Amino acid sequence: MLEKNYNPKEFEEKIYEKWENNGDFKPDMKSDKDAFSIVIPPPNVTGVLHMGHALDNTLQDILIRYNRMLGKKVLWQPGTDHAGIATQMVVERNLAKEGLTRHDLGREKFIERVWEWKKQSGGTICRQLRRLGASCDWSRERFTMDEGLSHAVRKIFVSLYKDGLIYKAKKLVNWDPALETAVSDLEVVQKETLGKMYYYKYPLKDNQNEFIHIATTRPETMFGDTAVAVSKDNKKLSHLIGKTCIIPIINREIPIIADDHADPEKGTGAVKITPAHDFNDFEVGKRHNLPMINILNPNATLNENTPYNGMTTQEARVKTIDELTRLGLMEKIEDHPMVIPYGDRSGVVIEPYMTDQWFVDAPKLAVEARRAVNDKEMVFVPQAYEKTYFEWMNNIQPWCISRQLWWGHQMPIWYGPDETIFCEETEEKAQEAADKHYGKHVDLRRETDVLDTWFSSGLWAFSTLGWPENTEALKTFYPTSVLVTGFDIIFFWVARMMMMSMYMMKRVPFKKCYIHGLVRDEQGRKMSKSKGNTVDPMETIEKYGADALRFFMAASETQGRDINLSDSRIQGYRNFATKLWNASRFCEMNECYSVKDFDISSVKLEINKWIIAKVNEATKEVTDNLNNYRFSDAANAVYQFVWGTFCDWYIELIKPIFYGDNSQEITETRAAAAYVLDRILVILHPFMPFVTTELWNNLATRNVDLIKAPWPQADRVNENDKNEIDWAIDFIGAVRSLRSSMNLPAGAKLHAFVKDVNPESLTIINKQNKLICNLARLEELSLLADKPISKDMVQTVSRDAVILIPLKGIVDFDAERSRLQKELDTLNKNLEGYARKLSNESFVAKAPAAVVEEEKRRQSEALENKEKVEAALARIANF
RNA sequence: GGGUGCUUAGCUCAGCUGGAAGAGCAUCUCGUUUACACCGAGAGGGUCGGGAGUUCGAACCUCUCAGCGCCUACCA
Repeated sequence: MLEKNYNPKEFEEKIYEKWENNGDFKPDMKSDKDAFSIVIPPPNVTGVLHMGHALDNTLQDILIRYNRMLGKKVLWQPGTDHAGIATQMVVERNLAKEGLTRHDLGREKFIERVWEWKKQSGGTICRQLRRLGASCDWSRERFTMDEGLSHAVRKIFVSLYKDGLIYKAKKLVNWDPALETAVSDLEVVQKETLGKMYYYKYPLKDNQNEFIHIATTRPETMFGDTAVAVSKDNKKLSHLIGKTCIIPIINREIPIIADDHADPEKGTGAVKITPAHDFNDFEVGKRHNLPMINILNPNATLNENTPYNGMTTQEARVKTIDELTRLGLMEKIEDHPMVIPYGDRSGVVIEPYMTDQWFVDAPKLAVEARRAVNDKEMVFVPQAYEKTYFEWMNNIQPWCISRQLWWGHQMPIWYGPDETIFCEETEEKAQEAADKHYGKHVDLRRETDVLDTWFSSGLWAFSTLGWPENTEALKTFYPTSVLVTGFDIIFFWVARMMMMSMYMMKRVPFKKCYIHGLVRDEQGRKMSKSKGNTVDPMETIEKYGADALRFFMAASETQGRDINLSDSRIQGYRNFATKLWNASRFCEMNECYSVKDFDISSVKLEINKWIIAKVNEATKEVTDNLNNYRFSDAANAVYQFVWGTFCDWYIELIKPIFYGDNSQEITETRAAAAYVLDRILVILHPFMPFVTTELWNNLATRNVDLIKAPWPQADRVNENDKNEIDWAIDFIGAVRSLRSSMNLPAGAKLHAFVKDVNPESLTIINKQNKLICNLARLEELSLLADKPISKDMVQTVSRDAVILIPLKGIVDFDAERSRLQKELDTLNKNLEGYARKLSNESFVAKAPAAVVEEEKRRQSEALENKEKVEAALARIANF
């Protein structure tokens, strides 16, 4: 027996455990159908589940469960990302509590600590995903630092290096002075800030009373200046080109050069060139072969190349300005809105910094990645995102992959005594190559840098399946079917996966890429810890159950748009689960158990034919929408059917049958109701796996677990099966509406008459008399024949029937007149429209025949209605 | 600067290839009917941001104006 109340906490976790212990998430390799696979966007091992994960993984789980029920070989490959910077920061913070830094431990011991941390606290997010109901094959769980995945990283690195697609270069890179590592362009966030523009002047060497005027936002970088640039088109200043000026304070001479980078319109028209600390200046420096002077230490304090060795840039700035003022060279300081780069992890100001770094030749790898999308080997859903993808791929820059961290994949690079590079998968092979190269044994030094986390994430689609081994999993599941992820990660991840996969596998990593939006708060603001507007999905699950949260995500997911979290909606979907629960209890109480080989063509009762037709319509709708990744349409189709059709109408309509004594009718209706409930549980399962399973386990008689129940083909049904009951429903609605507008008490049993009704409809009235009376709360429903209307009757019109109800007491005929008049007005307005259209020759000539026919049908229907309403009005004209 | 998206009922949003404006929540009225008050019945509420065009027909296509947002580059 089902519990009286729907209480998800009672069963959700138990059901999940059972699935997992049964191995229900493992692919059915014996299936003769296609493979379907998804690799999870690996959450950071340090992560906890947020609403974005809840959305992303709900969508994946819906696709996975749907395809599993389709009978395919289905794999949802789970795992986590080692998240270099994030994880290192967590462990360093823990060390700090013990008063230690990573340097106190040394690299090896520190990495041990990270692994220890991972073992103890790294599983949180995977546990949370289970709570959400994610049916990943956890027996295949991977971690980007696993031995297998590390092997893949080394292999592809060596291959790229040997193909000349990875190279080392001394370049200006984004440097994070807090973490003391290079970061990629994508890891830098630009923030609007109100800064200052400083105007001052450099004396000329030849005549120290003559000056060149400079404007800069960063005066302290002047110690790294190696030129001042002026545009040769700058009439006011071009005479200075070729002369030499002097950097004050340090009195170093630098040339004044001609370069178009100096825009005569901006600033003073003359630009100080600091090639080692500014990306534009770096380019100018390269063009003019200027020296590059590094003035910063790795922690962004000024170094010995400046007079302010050891000061922070801020301190040095103040000092520089003071000194310039003292020398009488400072001219003015103005407020200046500007954009300053910050590290997205550390939150500190990023410095352009000259270092040796490793780069992937992304522009070359992008060629194939671009082509694959162009040729539709990989398709974005919604397709518009391919524009974003192309935009990025067309402007792609070399990818800086080296990080000066300890936690990550150490690069497979060894240096010989003369700095010759040996790139091999293992130290042994490197040693071998080196010994051969030098003709004797030499000691090698390994590169200490580790790889950008996204390097290993880029291999995720095939490395998790066992590559470089040619495993069964790789053969079966690669390329994967679809990747589901947020638009914010297209560049970070999708693009890198495409590049890496096309390079190594010569095939796309996934055939489709479904992109969804962000989950925002109720007001549509981005959720963030600092704003304090985050909602913990685990709390929501605790409160309403995982199914309610999942259904919310699915029902809210319309392509290409962000989702605003809404507690009232989630609550509404909890109510939906309750509704289903109670409907199931109704079925259970009335012994609706599914009948083996239930033959829908043998069904006799109209009401059962009707619900069978409707549930098959719903099945088709859900199926079509899932096939097209239209999650909200799919979810809403089940919702509407379950609540609006099955509960609100069918259950109410069959109650008289169950409370009656026609055993044949009862038997058929029990079987039909069970058939429909069975179908509901199946098509709802991908969205609400827990409650459907709990109900299935209690009610279903089919000898199959719901998680593997075959997805139904929509059964063929006769369109006419719906007509009779649809007519009755409209009729009931009209009576109810009349009662309500006349303020008739619900308890009052009434006698209703019909008049002017078509013969077919009269048949329905006779056949479904009990059913209509029951739901319309009528004592009796009969034909008025040709008797005249009496003064105590109210009237209304439903389709072709005029409904009349005699009332005890006085009818407010003025109210009735105005109600009928309003109806007549609407009809007249519609009729005008139909007439206008149908008398329009071009409409009749050019519109499709079906559209014209439909318009005619509506017209005649409205005409018929109009006559009835007019007749009704005429009857009460003198009352 | 370049790219891209949005503007539909009080609120949050659907509306897929152009063919009579929808949902949920909120509001109002009625109802403790034997699955369910986490409920039922009924009702009100929109000239689909403004303007122009294409079309027999536009919330949907084109142009334009206004407002909001996101991504991206640059700003000495």
